[in-house]
Amino acid sequence: MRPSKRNELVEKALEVFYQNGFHATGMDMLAAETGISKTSMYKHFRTKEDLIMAALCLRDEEFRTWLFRRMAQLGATPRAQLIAMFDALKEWFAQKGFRSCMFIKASGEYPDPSDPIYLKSSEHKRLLFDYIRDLATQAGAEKPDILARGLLLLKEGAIVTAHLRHDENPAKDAKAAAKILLAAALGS
Amino acid sequence: MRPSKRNELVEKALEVFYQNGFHATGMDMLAAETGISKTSMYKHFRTKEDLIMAALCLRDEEFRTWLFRRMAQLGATPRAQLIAMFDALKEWFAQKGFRSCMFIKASGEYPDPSDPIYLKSSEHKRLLFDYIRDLATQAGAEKPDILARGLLLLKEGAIVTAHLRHDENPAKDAKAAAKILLAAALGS
DNA sequence: CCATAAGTTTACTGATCAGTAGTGTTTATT
DNA sequence: AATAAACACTACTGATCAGTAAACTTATGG
Repeated sequence: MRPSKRNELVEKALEVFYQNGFHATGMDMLAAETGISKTSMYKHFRTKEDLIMAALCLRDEEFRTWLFRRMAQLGATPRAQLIAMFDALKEWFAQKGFRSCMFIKASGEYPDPSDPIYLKSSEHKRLLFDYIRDLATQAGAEKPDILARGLLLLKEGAIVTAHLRHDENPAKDAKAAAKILLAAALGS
Repeated sequence: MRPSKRNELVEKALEVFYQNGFHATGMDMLAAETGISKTSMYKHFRTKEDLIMAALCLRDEEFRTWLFRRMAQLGATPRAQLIAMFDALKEWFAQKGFRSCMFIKASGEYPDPSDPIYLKSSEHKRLLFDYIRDLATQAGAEKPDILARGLLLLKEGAIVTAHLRHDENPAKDAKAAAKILLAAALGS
């Protein structure tokens, strides 16, 4: 499979898994959606799980790249970037295909803690934490871990709530709460 | 089906759906787990979706009853009860069968906003909000809606994070952040 | 004790699941 | 133009999916 074809498959798989769920999406449906034959798919991904893992890896890269870049664009200082995370989230929630976090959903469908899919989801959240904690340190927090964990609780809560109410307002609420946490940690 | 048998089925379905996921759990597996024949199951639930809905309704009742009672036991004043929500969550996260929130998972597997399963999940969150907002009002908050939404963001974030890291510490982090939000809304 | 309802067993439907075999067709490289 | 890899097509496997039919057994209430 030419790299382009392979990428096309992974990108489409990512989209369909995200919109439809993992168990609910069959390989036949993916073959129909992409126009790529089942045989070709199985040439490059030994199992459905392998394809799911490839999609999750792509998503992990894409999402972190997008979020961190957007935070840097919207905020000049580390502190401003931490707040800008919630402006970026608001943009995400307002996108018409928004359906919560891919990794929250993946760990919901594959809840066994030894499952590679669960582990990848867990890793994604850890990578986000590492970055936010570094920003909290740069912002001068005395306890950057505590601050980062508090902000990320607001982030995860906003994602789940935006999905279940299908509006983007939770980002606004989370931003307001984040400002209070930041003021408490860094002084106003 | 005698009510006891019917309840037995719904309770077992609730447990297995929660642990295993919805699409991943077949009706045959439920029949095997409960010892109740498939025919009998379909006598009382026309479809799998009907059974899922019954399980979700039971969960909604049980969870809200448990949470609100535990908050009342652990907190004397409305303000103390709001903080006690996170102590109750910590107990929940530490239970060995804990696997995130049933309704977050349900809405992940049935993301269509017109699906009854999605709607029930949405309703559950709304009922929680109503109760927390009332407590915030009783606690004397100027903007009880804002306070309630902030606290619930922390709650949802803690649930998701506790699941993806499989430990109960997020409850502690959420409680610390909640105290800050409460102090900002009500004065320390 | 009898009638009725509740529940069981077995076997089935047609659809879909993940994954594979074998054969043909396109495409890029040389 | 020749060759080889990448790809598609059709058809298949055995398992499992949701849901049903028909006959049998058990328990309950009058």
